[in-house]
Amino acid sequence: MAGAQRVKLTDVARAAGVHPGTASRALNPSTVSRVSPETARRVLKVAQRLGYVPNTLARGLRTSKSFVVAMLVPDITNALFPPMVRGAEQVLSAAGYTLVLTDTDNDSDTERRQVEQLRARGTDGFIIATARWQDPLLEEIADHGVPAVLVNRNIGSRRLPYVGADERTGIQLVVEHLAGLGHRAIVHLGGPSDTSTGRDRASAFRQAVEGLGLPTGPRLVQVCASYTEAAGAEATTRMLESGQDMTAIVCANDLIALGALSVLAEKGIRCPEQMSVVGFNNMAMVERLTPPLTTVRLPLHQIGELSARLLLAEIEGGQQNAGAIQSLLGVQLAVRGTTAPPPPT
Amino acid sequence: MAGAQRVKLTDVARAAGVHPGTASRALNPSTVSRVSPETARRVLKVAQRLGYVPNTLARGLRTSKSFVVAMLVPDITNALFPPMVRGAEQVLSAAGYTLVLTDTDNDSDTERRQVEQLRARGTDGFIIATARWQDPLLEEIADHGVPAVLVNRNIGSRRLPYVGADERTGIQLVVEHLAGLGHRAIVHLGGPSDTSTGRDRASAFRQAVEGLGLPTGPRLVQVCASYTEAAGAEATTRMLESGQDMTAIVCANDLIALGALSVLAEKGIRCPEQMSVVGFNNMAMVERLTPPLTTVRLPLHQIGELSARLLLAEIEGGQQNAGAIQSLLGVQLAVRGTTAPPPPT
DNA sequence: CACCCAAATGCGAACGATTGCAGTATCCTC
DNA sequence: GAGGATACTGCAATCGTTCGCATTTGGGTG
Repeated sequence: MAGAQRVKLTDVARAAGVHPGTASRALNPSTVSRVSPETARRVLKVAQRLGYVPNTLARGLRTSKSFVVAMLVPDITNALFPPMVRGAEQVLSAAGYTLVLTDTDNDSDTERRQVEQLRARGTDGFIIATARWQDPLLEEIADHGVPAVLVNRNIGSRRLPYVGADERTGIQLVVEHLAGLGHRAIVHLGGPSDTSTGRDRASAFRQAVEGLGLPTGPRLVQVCASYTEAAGAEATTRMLESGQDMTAIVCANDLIALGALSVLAEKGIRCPEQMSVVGFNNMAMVERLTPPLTTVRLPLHQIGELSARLLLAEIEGGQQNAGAIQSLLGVQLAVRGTTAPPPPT
Repeated sequence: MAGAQRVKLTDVARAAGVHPGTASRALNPSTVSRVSPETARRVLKVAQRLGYVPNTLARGLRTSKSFVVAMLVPDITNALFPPMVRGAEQVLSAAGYTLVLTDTDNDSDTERRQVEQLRARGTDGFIIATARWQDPLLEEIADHGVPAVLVNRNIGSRRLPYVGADERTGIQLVVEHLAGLGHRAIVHLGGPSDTSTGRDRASAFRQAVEGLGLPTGPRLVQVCASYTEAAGAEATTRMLESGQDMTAIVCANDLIALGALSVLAEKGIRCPEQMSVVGFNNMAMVERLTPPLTTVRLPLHQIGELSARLLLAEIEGGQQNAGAIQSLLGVQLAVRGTTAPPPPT
C-alpha cells in the first residue's frame, strides 16, 4: 500500500490543538478569513511540519469537484496532438488541475466507455479532439450540461464551445499562393466528410478556387477515407486516373500529402517541377523532407492552452455553454520546397 | 454541475427492495457469491435499468484504491513517448484503469509537485519515463513502497522495476554494421550523462569498439548536453574541431543525429559518401529523410504495454518491488541511407 | 422435535474531508 | 455595567461506497 499511513486532517488538528473543522478552514484559502490569523498561522505551520497533503478523493466526494480534466484524442501517436496536449496541460496544472489523457483509438465505443468511466470519477470537464460531424455522445454531453470544449474538430450543431484554427483562411492562403505561382488547375484531396476539418477545408477550397476565377468542375475534389498516408495515396491514384487536369494538389493534411508524394514518386512525376503539393498542419519533421513540404502552420500549442482556459472558465464560472463560443486562431502559410510554378505547356 | 443528479447505490437498492449493502455485494463480481443468485439477478437488472454507475471517488475513499495510474514523461512532444503512452494506455484501460498523463517539462520541481498531487489523489501506481541517474524523488518512491515501474530510463540504484530496450545490443549491432562496411574510425556522440541511456550507450559503444579491435582513444566520445538537435550539432562541431580521425558517427539518438547531419551539410561534408551517421530510436519520419536515416528501432509500444502489465501485477499482487525486475526488449537495426563504406583513403 | 449450521441479508460504522449551524468568548457602546 | 454585535471555533451531518458483524431464515440431522 502506498505510503505507510499518510497524515490526515485530524492529525494536524490534534497537533495544533484545534477542531478538524477549524483546521480545514485554516488550510483553505477561501475560508481562512473565517479563522483568527494566529490560529491560521499555527495550523499552517503544523501542517507543513507534518507534511500534510489533503486527500483529494475525500474532498472531491464532499464538494463534488475532482480537479480532474480529461482530454480525448483519437491517437496520441499522431504528431498533431501532443502539442495541444502539452498546451492544455500547462494551463491546467498551473491552475491545480490534473489532466487525464484518453486515447480513444478512433473508436466511438471505446470513447463512450471511457467517458462513462471518467464521469463516474467526477471529472470536472472534457477537452475533446475526437468530434465527428454528428456525434450522439457529444449531444448527450451538451444535454447534460457537462463542461466541455471541442478542439481541432467541431460538431455540426455548434452546441459546444470550439477552439480551432482558421482553416478557411489557411486554405485560401494556399490557393492564392499557388495561383500566384501561375497554377490554374488546382485540385484538392479532402479529409473524411464526417469530420468538420474535412468539410471545412473542402468547402473553403471550392470557394477559394471560384473566388479567384479558376476553372472548376465536379472532379476537383477527391475525398480520403481517413487522415492517413494510405488513404492519401489511394485518393491520389483515383485522382490521377480520373483524367482530371491538374498541376497542383492541395491536401487536407500532411499525412495525405505524404501519401500523394509517394504515389507521385512511384509514377515518376517529379515534385515540384511537374506537380506542386501542399499539406496542412505542419507536422513535425515535414520541413526536413526532400523537398521540404509546403504546408500551413497551425498554432497547436495555443489551441491547447486556450481550450483549457475556456474550460476552466466554464467549470469555475459555472456559466452554461449557452454562448458556445467558437474561436478560430490564426494560421500561417509555410512556403517550402514542394511548390513551384507549373510546368510550361 | 455535471449530470443533474446521478442515480446512486441507495436508489438501486430501494428500487430492488434490498439494503444498500446487499446491492453493493450483488454488483461486485468478487462478492456476488455472498448473495443469492436470484437477488443478484434482480439487483443487476434494476441497476441496468436505472443506468447506475458507481461513484469511483466514494469507492476509492473507502477502499483506498483509485484505479488511476499516472505516467510521467519529460515532453510528450518528443516522438519517442507517444507510442509508449499508447501501449500503456491500452493495457490499463482494458483492465479498468485510467491513465493520467503528466508532462514534467523536464523539470524536477514540476515533477515533484505533480507526484505530490497525484499521490494525494490516491494514484495506484506510476509509470516513470523521466528518471535521472540519481533521483531523490525516485528513491523516496522506492522507500515508501509506492508501486512504480521505470521505462526508457533507469536509475543507478536499480531499486525499481525497469522496462527498456536492449540498448547495448543495439549499439553493438550498429558498430558491427559499420565495421562490416569497412569503417575503422568510428566515434560516438553520447547522450547526457545523467541519464541511464546516455551512460549505457556510451559504455556499450566503447566496449563494442574495443571488442572489434578498432582504434580507441580519449576523444572517441563527445557527450551532448541534452537529447536535442541543438546539442547534437554543438557536439558535432566540437568533435570535428578536435581533429579526431573519423569516418562514421554513432549518435545516442535520432535528434542528435539530425543535429550532426545539419552540421555536416553546412560544412559540405557529404553523407553517406564521406561520413556515415547512425541514429537511435527510429523516430517517426526519419525513414523519409534524404537520405533516410540508418537507426535502431525500439519496440516502444511493447515497452509501454509491458510496463503497464508489470505495474498492474505489482498493484494487484501487492508484492513489493523487492525483486525489482529489469527487463530488456529486443531491438532491430534499420539499415537505411546514411551509412555506406568509408571513402577510399 | 430440538438443535445446529450455513446461507442470505440487514445494520451501521468507517473512509477523510467540507460546511451550516450553534455556541462561546471578546469587545464596543451607551 | 448591561446589552448586543462580532469574531472564532466546535459540533455533527454529509458525500456514496464498502465491509465486519449481527440477525434472520431455511433446511438438514440425530
